[in-house]
Amino acid sequence: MAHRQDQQRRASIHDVASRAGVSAATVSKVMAGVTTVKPENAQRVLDAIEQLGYRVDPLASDMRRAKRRIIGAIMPEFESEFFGQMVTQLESLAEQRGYTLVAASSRESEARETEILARMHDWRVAGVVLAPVRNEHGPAAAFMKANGMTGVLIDRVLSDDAFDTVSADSAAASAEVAAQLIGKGHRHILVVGLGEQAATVRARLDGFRTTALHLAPDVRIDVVLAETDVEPLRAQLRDYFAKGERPTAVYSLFLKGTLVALSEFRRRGWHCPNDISLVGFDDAEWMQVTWPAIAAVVQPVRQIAGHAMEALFARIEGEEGPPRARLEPCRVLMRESVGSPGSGPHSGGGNRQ
Amino acid sequence: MAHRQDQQRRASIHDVASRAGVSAATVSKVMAGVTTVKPENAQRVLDAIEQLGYRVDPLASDMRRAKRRIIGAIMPEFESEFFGQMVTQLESLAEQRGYTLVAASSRESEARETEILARMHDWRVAGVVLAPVRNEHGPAAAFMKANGMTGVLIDRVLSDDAFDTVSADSAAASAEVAAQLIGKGHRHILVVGLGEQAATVRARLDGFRTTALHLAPDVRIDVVLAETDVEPLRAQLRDYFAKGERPTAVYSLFLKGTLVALSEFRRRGWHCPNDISLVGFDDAEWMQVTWPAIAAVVQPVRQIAGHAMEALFARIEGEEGPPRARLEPCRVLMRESVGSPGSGPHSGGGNRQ
DNA sequence: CAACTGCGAAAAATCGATTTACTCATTTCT
DNA sequence: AGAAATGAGTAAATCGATTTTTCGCAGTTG
Repeated sequence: MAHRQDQQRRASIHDVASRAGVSAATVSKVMAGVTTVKPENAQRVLDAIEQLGYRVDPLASDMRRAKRRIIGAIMPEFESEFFGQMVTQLESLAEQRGYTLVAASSRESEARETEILARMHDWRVAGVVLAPVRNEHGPAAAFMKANGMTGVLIDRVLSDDAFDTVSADSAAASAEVAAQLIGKGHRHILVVGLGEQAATVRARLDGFRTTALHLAPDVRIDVVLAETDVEPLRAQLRDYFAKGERPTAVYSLFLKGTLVALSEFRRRGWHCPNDISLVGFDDAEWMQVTWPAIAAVVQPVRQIAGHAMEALFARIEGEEGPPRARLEPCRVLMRESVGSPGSGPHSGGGNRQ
Repeated sequence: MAHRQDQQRRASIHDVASRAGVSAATVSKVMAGVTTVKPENAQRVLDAIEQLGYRVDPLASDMRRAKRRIIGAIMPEFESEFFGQMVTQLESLAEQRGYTLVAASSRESEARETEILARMHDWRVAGVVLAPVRNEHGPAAAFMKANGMTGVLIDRVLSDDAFDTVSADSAAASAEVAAQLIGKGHRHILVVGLGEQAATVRARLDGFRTTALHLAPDVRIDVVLAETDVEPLRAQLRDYFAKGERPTAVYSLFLKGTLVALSEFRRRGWHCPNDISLVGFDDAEWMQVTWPAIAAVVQPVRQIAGHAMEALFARIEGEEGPPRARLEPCRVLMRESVGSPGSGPHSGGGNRQ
């Protein structure tokens, strides 16, 4: 079974050619499915390929073309379920079209984002799926524009004048959260978020506020927004509660905020939903096994990934026209962490079911 | 600025050469830092590079060498914190050495694992970091061996006769968990795991059992192991409890098992640690914000990634010698989900704190 | 003064596939 | 029958770098 030479040197198209007694060009044609090859020769080529275990070298194959069969993906991080699922999806979709996905993490840094982009440009990727750290106005998008790269922006973006964008419909989802909380009687709600990521956070905040005020003009909405990091947010939140503020519900605009809110509740000995209600943007597997299960807005990862790749490949294949901004609807899962204010026995044990 | 031509065609080494009035070979030498270039010429080359914004095409650059500056990484999934952090680390380490990391998810399938490996072989990657779905004896490792690939196996492996391995010291960590549970007085413990991933699960189980029996020969250890999937495990666990079994502590050998255990506790209205104690292998961010915080074994992701890459690059650079099996120590975080049996009010509402 | 040493740089080969241009045979058409 | 079209295949150019070989020329040496 030809183990020996496998370890030494891989068969090249020339090895196949000489073995089949034809030229390399003919081998290439057979592989490409060109019909102008004598069936007899084609068969000999196929046999040679089989015997030598020949496989095309994608790197050599891509050398000549301007756009290579590589898609770059840049995510702010890999540690969360959301981006993990996103990369998995994107990889699978790229693969389906015969492309290789090269994913990189910007680790929430715009500087790194641009560096990675430059590296991907060096690789002459056919296209890039960029989930920017902040929004569509960062240096990364500018770099892509300046260098004529093909790309799609996802997640923390609204719309752009150069690239297609795909993201969750944060505003609509937040509006629904607002409607539900108001419906349950909440009139003092705290919204927690990480501020300058702007794009989505603003959409979520506005969507929530507008609908809440519309349905209950007397509602009081407090907002605690931190600049960039989680720890400052924790500190601000602690201060907020230390002042004696006592909202009946908290809406966190992103996953880590939900974690922070939960840990602050714990510190103070508050329980959901009796002492306070909680809804978070972004779902996670653990949220349904804790007690209580945490209500969450579920982002449509598959849809976002699917439409992003669809748009990207359309552009790669030369589609013209103005960029399109796409919003995918979210699902709001109201779990046990949300109740009506003052309905449960305050402080103390929750004896449910 | 030079925006126009950037959009059109990237500068190649020949463009730089002609602009500097030298040959392409000289440009290559300047970039490689070869000293046998007249300073005057070197400067002109540098200027030309600057003016044209020239950057080496990594693909063309790698064409000639047998091993390309690409490292492949294959993980069972991207959705968990553990593998997310792992990929982030590996990427960062590869980058430091001027390599590009191409990560792929086998989605817990051995067939896919081998396919991906074949693709990476086509890419002529310099090396592969493989976190196999089951263990070191799967088809993927065999493929690597048969094709003379360079690689390191991590996570769900113990040791191998062909490749270096790096994983968490599951046995030692499990022994410590055993010691702590026994120390707190537990004498009826349930161990939950996903069976045929073998390598690590077996190590964890054995490590736990050996130490537990050593410290308390009268301890009763039940084991619920499912074959491959999570749902069967849930069913088995449900059956187990339905039979009236009432261990005082549960040790889950992997993250999803912890989730499943928690959700079963919820179904039955049991609370940790009053009704039952829980420790899980693998830590996650949410575990410290739930009430109670879940005790967990923390795997040393950075160490595993670091030593894996160290070993890999040593092999890439030609290091000989028998493969080494490395075990990295874990930390055991005993949080509130672990207590002493019978110390809290059984059944019903947990009015804790 | 011929032969030798070496430096610096250019020319050419190489990596592996694709693609263009071109060569012979056959057919087919007028 | 002679011209044009088609078929089947090959040699060579190309992609963008790296590496090996070769070469010119200046300065030494015998």
